[in-house]
Amino acid sequence: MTTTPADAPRPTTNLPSQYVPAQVEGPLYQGWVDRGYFTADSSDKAAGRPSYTIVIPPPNVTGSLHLGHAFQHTLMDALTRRRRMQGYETLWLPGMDHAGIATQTLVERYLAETEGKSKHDYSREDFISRVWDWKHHHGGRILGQMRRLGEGVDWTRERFTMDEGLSRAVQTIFKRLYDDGLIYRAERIINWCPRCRTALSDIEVDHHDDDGELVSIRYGDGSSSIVVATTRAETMLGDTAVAVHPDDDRYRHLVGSTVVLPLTGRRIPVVADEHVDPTFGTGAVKVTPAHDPNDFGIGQRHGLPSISIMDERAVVTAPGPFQGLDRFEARPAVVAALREEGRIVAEKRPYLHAVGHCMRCDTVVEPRLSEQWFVKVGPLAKAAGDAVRDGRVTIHPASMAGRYFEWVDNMHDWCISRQLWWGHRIPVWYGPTGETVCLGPDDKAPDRAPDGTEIPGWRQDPDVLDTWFSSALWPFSTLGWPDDTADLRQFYPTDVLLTGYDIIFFWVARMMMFGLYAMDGVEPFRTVALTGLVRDQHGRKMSKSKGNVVDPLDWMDAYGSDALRFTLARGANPGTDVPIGAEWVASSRNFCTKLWNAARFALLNGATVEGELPGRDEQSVVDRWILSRLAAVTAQVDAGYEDFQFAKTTEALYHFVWDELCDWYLELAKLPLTAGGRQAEVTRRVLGEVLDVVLRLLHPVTPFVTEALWTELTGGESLVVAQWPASVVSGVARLLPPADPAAEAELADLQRLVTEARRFRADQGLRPGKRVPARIIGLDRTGLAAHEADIRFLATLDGEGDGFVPSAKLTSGAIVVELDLSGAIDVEAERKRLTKDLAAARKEREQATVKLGNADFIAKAPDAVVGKIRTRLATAEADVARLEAALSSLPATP
RNA sequence: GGGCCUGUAGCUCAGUUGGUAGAGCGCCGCGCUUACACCGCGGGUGUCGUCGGUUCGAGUCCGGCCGGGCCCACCA
Repeated sequence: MTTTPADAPRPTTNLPSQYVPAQVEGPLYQGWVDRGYFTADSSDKAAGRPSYTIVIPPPNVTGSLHLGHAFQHTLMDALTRRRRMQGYETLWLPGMDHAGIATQTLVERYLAETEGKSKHDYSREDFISRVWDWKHHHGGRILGQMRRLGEGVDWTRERFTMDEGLSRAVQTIFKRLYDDGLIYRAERIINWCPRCRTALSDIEVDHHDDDGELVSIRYGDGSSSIVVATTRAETMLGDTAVAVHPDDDRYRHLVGSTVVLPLTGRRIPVVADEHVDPTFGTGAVKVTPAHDPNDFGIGQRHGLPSISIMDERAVVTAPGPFQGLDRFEARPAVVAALREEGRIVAEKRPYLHAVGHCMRCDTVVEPRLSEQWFVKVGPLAKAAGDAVRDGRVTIHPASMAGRYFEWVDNMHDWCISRQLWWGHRIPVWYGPTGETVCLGPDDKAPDRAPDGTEIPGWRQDPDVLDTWFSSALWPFSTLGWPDDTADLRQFYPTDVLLTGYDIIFFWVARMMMFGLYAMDGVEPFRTVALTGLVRDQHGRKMSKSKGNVVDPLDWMDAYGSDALRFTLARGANPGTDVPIGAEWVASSRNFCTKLWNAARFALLNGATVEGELPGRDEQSVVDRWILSRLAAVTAQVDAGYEDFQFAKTTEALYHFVWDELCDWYLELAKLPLTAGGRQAEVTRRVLGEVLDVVLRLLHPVTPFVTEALWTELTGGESLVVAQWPASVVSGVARLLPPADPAAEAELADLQRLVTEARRFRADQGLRPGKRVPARIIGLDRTGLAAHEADIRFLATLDGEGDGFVPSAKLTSGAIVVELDLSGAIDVEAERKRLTKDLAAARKEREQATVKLGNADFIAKAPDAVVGKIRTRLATAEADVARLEAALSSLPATP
């Protein structure tokens, strides 16, 4: 049908008839950046405005965008875009992490491939400059991909954890902690990765069950012999004791004596220690203080020596036949030698037990005794816990707080030194006569005299800091700390820290500790919004080995960035993992197309935002209905954002656009638009209003397509800086009319009737396009008197015309529709339909009757509930009577 | 060894304070009714893991069991 009235100027639109994401998205992003929309203002001009800050969890400089980034970035973008539209001075700060081990490993491999050299062919300085070279040429691929996704970050404030400013922050806090006695150096058992050749912190070790062996070995001879069990036979070379439980009568006589350690001939004492579990194995345990954290503890308590038997590559250094063997070669060799001597009492293989692996490279971690730097976490962790306990920081969803406390309240001291070159070097110098000096960022190195001559004997600690040490400063180091900057004043503390629950310990807790410490107790963020992990369409973790890893760029190519973003937001239930598959992204693309076509329809019909919205007296019920629904959705979306309910807000918009706006309002609008005159004018204005608002609401999640449509519709500059709509009073907001329950009820009746008519038609096998003569009875007894034309249009019903012979009828509420099917009614189909409806009505009647027959129910249930059941019973009884009558009036069939 | 989460339609998930079970995708039928076939209209899909308890009433609260998943942990 033609929907352009003759009396209207012919509307035009520049929108192509087909929505092609690439054409829409390509041109927009750079314009937003160039116009400075994402650039935050911390000058006096912005001083009075509320600010809103999110710092991006800095991705590794080596990384490229994966779905997890796309997911979190979409949500952060949506949050900041909404706040920007609400008039906040918004800062979303981007940057990258230098990622010590990951980057160094990658560049080492790169240099090996391109130059055939290893790290050791370079001086430390040269190597580091090679890493910077690599960064300039190959690093930060993710930044371009973030643009592609449409992320409204402030590129003028991009930071890198190895920048000069952030390095100053690192050195400043290190010295402060050192001076406060919260950083110390000590010889401890730490987790050591023999491949990365560096110490690791506890959380950089993944434990999982591996197949191993449990070997029982007899130490000593005769009455003084004692059997110990071990999964690591090779470490016996470093044993310095055997331990038993103090109350264990079996070994009481041996405590204080010594036994001969096989293969070495050394005599080692038998000690009693509470740590030993007398019920495990033989109740006696070999003690290797240099290679096991428990044994180290026993060694400390009993003053035992620690004998290291391996080097940094985990190759045996203990003199003798095993020297030079890798630990995994040494193990069977040692067992074989013991067997040779008849020392093996029992062997259990395979023996499943937990083994620590390097997070980065999966190498089995070797507990190793060495001097390392530690953060004394006690007071820091306490403060970090209290900030959440006191409610100064909210963890969302609340169920995740347990994880946080579990960690923060049981934290071990943090090993922060790494034996790497790429990273922030520990600012401690050792002097010729044993001095130790910690330098602040402005202190001069002690190996130079003021006149520049070298002072011999000084050397700087060779280690660098754990990458997470600098990440922990991110919320304030990026804003200029330790200097008192305008950015820091305007944007700290940040508002939301949005990240995955898998990173609570690595990052969130540590930012809390350092933020509270450095910023005089002011928390680094007000809310921690935790997301789940992105998984494949069957809920499995994505991994290279499973082959189910998806490159988000592929989906952006195929379906558009908006579709990917929409899908991710739609799956974002707080703290819950998100399954995602290509079909779902395709479905989101379909939604964007739908939106596109709805806007095209509106524009082709002259939808406008010019002038005042016509008053309620001029609006039709249909107009009032859609505006009422619009207000409801706006409220829902607005509230959802406050609670990080992205899935709910996105879902609500999806249904509003598709099921209400497109399926009903646009269809119903065709009549007044065709009619022309004032009716058409009102409709065009309402249509423009609805689209305008819905595009604003969708913009944070699907910025591209909404921008293209909105600028076309309104001629406005950009949706990025347009005002956010709200149906509730919330300061800077565009207000919508209140709910209109009368209009909503009327439309609900209309929809019920139309749907019933369509169902009848479908059951009767009528082609959807076939116009059927019909008589509608009882409209004036309902609120639908004014909707006859609407009903006929939507249900494809013709007027009665001449010679109308009703051959079938259907009922919806008080309304009866008689149809002239030219006698060609499909009786069986109709019988089937009525039978089904009758069964449903009888079941309904039965259920209601039972309930109402229950005296307790009548007595104890609220009146409202009882009333509802009574109504239900009445309706069911009427339906049963009507359907029984209808069925019996059907002609019998052979 | 502790602690947490979870079991709802074929698949992936929503289900606010207990008051007739929902969505997307998939599936079935009919349609090119000029915004949209990346579409329209209609349809069905479930003993809400299981057993018991509280309640007038339980997917929703409590307990046991079974099945998944996760986190933490120095059991050799």
